[in-house]
Amino acid sequence: MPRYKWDKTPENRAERKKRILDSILQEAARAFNARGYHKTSLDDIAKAQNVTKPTLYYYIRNKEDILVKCEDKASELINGLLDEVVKPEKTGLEILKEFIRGYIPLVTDDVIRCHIRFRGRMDSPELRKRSNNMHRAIELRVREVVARGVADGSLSTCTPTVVTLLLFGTLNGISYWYRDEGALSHDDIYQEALKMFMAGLAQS
Amino acid sequence: MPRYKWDKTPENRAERKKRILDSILQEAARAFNARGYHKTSLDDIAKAQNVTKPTLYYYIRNKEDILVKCEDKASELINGLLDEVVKPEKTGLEILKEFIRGYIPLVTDDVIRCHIRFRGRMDSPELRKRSNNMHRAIELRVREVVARGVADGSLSTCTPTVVTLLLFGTLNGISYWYRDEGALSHDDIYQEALKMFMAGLAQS
DNA sequence: GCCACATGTTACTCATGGGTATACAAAATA
DNA sequence: TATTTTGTATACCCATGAGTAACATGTGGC
Repeated sequence: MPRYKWDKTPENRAERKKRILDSILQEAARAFNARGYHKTSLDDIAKAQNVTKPTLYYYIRNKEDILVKCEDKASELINGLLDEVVKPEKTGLEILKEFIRGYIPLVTDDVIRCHIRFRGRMDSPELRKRSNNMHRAIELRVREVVARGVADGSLSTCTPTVVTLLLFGTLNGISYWYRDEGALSHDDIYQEALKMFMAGLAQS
Repeated sequence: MPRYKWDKTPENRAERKKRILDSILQEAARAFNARGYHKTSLDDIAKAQNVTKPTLYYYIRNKEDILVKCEDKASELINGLLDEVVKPEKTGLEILKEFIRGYIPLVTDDVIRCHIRFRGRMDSPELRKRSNNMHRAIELRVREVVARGVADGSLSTCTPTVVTLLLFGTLNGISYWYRDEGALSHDDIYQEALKMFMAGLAQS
């Protein structure tokens, strides 16, 4: 993997820059998740890319900007999933099930883990607000799905606001204990979560 | 509220020291939750107590020690709840319901919030391990409750390990969005969570 | 081959904040 | 009232790490 010698690959400079930025985000997110934001220095991040700290500033504005860029990517992915699963012809229940299935692989991705753990934690008040708004927008879309399910009768009566908050708690919580090397597959977790959410734990 | 003039109150020195330590933990936990551990300086914490930084070192070993002491208190409270609700004559379902009802008020307490958010995040590897062990012990006790419920037929068949992890995700998640000034009472949340967990969302 | 620009590096600055040495005041004790 | 113990403050040290200035070199176009 040659750094800086991009030879005759058909990749142009913009693409190369984007690829390196992406690599920085990925590695930085992994480090933030493992050691924490403040305990990860820019020197650490630079070292992981085999460059020096000032070079990072060619790709990012500052340390906080890494968080922001991760956030953007996370928002894009989650909203993309919602775009995929929300269809007019489907019931709320159907949509919710598909959302959950799609969301579980997402929460085990480093960049999204980073979003889950550090959203709304930026220093700058504007960025904090931006981050919170982004998340609120996502939450609102899911809340609408739940509300639709209640309206169309596929879900039992409940308070969509609270249910959505609880649901995100459960799903985002997965990101804290899931391990790639672990015995549980995404589908194992999906099955168990689905049974719990949809059928309930109590023996009827 | 005289500091250092403890007058003729019947409180002895040890009690006073404990009371001040408690106040430090409470305020520090609140600050950590609001602004983050690293963005809260010892000067901030000292100021909240109307003392100067060195004075803190009379009550704590160092900054990390605050986290450790919060952890201890959290562990004590949660294990205390478990001691209360786990009784040989009750079914797994009954115990689980009572645990959930008792746990919700706990997760909205600053010290426990602090435990939820910062457990396993200490710098020192020994303290990190200690923290993780404490949490694992709690999780294990709840897992046993779930397993008992499955065994006694009060809960439907499931994987207790996964269900317990998901359950803690949901309940701990509450600590991130619950607001004292909000419209939702602990009981509102409990009712909604219980319906979701026990009966499921899907209309049957 | 030379120029313009894209990437990188070395060598700094500088604020922040955890932690300490030391002196000092208030309370308990004798 | 003298002395010891408990509790608090002043004034410092110093490591860390974000961010910058200035300089160096590779790359593609002319």
